[in-house]
Amino acid sequence: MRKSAASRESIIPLLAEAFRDHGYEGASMAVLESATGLGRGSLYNFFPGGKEMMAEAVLDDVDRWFYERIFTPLLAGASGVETMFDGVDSYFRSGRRVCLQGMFALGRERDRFALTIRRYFSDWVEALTYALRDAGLSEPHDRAVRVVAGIQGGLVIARALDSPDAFAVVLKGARRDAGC
Amino acid sequence: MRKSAASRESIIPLLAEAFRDHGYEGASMAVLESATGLGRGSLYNFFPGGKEMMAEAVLDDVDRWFYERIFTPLLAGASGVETMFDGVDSYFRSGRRVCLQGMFALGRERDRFALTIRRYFSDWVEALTYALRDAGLSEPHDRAVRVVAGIQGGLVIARALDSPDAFAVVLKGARRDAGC
DNA sequence: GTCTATAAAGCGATAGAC
DNA sequence: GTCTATCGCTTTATAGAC
Repeated sequence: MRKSAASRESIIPLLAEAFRDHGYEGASMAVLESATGLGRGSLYNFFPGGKEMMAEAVLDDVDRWFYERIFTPLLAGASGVETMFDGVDSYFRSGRRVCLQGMFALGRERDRFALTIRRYFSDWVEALTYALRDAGLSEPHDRAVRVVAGIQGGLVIARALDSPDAFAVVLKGARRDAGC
Repeated sequence: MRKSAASRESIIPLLAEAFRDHGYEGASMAVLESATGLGRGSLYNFFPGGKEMMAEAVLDDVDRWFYERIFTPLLAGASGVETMFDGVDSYFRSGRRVCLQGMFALGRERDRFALTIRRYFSDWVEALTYALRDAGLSEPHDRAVRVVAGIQGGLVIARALDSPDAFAVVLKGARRDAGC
């Protein structure tokens, strides 16, 4: 029986999980095939640019999610801060899921995806800065940088120690720093 | 002219820089050869276990450095906290140098080097907890987790934004959290 | 101890049938 | 749109000369 046509949209989350689980280099075409259930030809049909184009699409998709669910609420004002923390805790599965942009930033992939990675973090810091200023907190920019860095570091240490508790501790501290 | 014999010890820092610059997978044998100036045979002579053994030796070397310069002062008491921040800022070149353990923790290498990575971070948190308790601060363990995570996240965001300033901001906040 | 040559496997990308 | 076969290249590891 012929396989029914998959949509480009529907496979992007599957590619994302594959990249998260194996890293950019570790996610070989064979891995991406089995993660999506598609053959090589199908993948290249959706993404003529190959693996790099798939990763770019995945990063864009994550970026879009954060824009809608995190950045936009932040740009609406102080109330977005709580929304952000809840959204982040949920998105990163309380520290069990890594941040692709953070992972790529530390590795060789930083050069290849520099603009996308940079935009993700600068948009985040900028939106959070706005919300913290709206909340009347002092030094909103520095606070925003600390909070975003804390979240990223929380993911690193939670994975290193294999302890989601560490992420919870960091997130609690970041909430306090952000006036929650 | 025959090349003079290199010591295993002397090439470990060169291997470390290569892994930092290219990541574990990106640091191919060809890269490691040119980073050390040695041929393949010499590298396998020093490290019969190949690339994995080289990375393990590098991680151990970093661990040893932190033990002497960071953890031991922390275990001597509250005064070690300042020593730690100065040492960390210097070691990570104010955010321009990545943490190998942190990089590996986010990637696929976490599984392969799980014990080494875990020990590095748990020793760090433990030693810092001791020093913060000695300084009379409340919730020393949670503070220690936040500080170490902040440092790691600062490295992520500094690289992502290509801005060592971000690392400085995070480090300043962590110092305050640690009572400096 | 150092080197080069090479083996064996895996990689991303492509071609072409259906 | 989907698949498989295959190309060309790179990878790690090994063998063997010096």
